[in-house]
Amino acid sequence: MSDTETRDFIRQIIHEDLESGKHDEIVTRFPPEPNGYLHIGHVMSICLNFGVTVETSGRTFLRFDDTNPAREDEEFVNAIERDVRWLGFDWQDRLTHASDYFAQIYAAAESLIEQGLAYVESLSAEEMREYRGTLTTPGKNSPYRDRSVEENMDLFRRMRAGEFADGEHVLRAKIDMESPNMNLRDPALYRIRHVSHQNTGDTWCIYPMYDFAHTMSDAFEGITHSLCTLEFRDHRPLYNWFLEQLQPEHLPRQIEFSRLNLAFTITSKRKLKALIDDGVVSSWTDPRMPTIAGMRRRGYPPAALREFVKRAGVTRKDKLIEMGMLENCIRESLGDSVERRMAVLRPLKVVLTNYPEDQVEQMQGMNHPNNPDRGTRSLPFSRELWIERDDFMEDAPRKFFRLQPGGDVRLRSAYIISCDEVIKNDAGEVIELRCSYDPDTRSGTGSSERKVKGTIHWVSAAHAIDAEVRLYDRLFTVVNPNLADDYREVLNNASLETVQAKLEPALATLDQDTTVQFERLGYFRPDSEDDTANARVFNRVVTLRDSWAKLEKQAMQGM
RNA sequence: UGGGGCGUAGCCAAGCGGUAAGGCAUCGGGUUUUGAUCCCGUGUACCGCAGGUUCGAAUCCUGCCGCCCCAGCCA
Repeated sequence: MSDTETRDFIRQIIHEDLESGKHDEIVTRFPPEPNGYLHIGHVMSICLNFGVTVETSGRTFLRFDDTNPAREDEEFVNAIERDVRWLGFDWQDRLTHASDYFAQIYAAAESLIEQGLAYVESLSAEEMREYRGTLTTPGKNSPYRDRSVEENMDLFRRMRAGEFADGEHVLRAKIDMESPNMNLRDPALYRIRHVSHQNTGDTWCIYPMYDFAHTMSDAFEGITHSLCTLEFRDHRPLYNWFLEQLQPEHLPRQIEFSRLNLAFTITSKRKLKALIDDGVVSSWTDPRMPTIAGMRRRGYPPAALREFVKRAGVTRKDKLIEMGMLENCIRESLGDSVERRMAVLRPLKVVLTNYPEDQVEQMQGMNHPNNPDRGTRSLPFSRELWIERDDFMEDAPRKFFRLQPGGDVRLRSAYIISCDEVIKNDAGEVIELRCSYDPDTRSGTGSSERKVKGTIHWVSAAHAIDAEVRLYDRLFTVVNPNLADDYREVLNNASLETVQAKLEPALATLDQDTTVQFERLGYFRPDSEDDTANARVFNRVVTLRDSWAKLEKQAMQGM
């Protein structure tokens, strides 16, 4: 951390606790429920929880909050572990589950009953809701609230023994049905679920609720700072109530921070799942998904994600961060590190009429323009080439400095060419350009002082390899799709465009886990699921910044 | 209409009583065989509003306004 950086409020608290001697070591936890894939919002929590302990030589637990066997699955725990590791964090031997503590949590529940602080409720769920009152009217006590300790204990043990059906009874904390804080209106502690659990099998048929299980798990693990999102602020009095009543050896402190929302995306597991179920995206790992797995497949580097959440900061204010912020982090992290290649996404044929029919020259392309030490690669050059359709305009505006009839342009790492003739089909579409090249302008020879304003990329037609390239755009058309009543109404139907591209030959053997920049286009990476050696499939990670596109857009708006 | 949280430039965000850091975006300019990168420069932010305390307030007090969260036997 440099001098100019300041600590967020949570890190301030943590450092105060270390300096005051309140704690010798910081212990945190990342507690996902294994009922879906991790997304960009979780990246924030992961980086915070693991970040503060790498910074202070503390410890962080990866703890699965598996208290609801009805909706949790092994597929998700594997995905979560992979995602956290990929992001760059290590829990070492601290992989735990709330279910590891079921016996202790159960004992804590009996202790509450003994103290007269919990009772077995026999009202139905609907009745409980009626007794609970509303936001503005107090609730009223259940007729079962004053059962004796003995009766409660007996009933609870029989709940555990499996004598009752799902929903017949529930264990509740006895706090205050008139509390303005709904969480304190005798919250449920245990419910009956005759469902087998992925870790504990059929050992239990009663499962603890989140508030109880989470607080006790924090205490058992010796968590010093239990960091969670703002919607749990109202749960804190309950969290502290458990700690006060049960007096565990370690007393964790809950601190809340605001969630991170990304513009034009959703971060709700339920809605993300709907996208999959409705066939809008292919899976949790679809490169358009804001899931960690999706972003990994798309080609976002983990360091970029870490930098992104660092820039977003940790506060208590609602955030809706611009896509540009994330994209910029990705470009920054890829720009210096990744090699350049050439690829033509929407090919237009160019024939160099003054270039010998069967000649092939090997041009040398710099692997990185800002770093000559990274060497060069051979780029075969011949009479027929592919260039980008967008790099040619028949009626070009004055500021367009690519190719146009009668105009010239530099072919990157090769020659300057001039456009002599435009060939069209019967429909009037441009299908080929007849150009001539200037032999004195070969790249790197310095034999010509000739300068042109534009440089475009190209690929030799005879040497190009074919590939599928997938171009991604945002999934939604509105800045905050979370607000839409029905997400289907705000879907971007053009979030995926697939093109058949022409690639320079060196790309045929690119490692599947290597990202490259296609010059002038953006960063690309082989798709980890669909790419094969014989049929290459690339994903566009992110485009390059494009001030020409910006000018064009402004011109359009001015019209 | 109950309780809780939050309001500093387009988006984030420092600031913790002494007279508004920084990042991203924007807009200029320079370098450039990627309209990329890189390098310079660029913001009168009525610090949500209104009062008050103070020599002095974004920072303290009071009132108001706006946004978000809470009525699962979900987490």
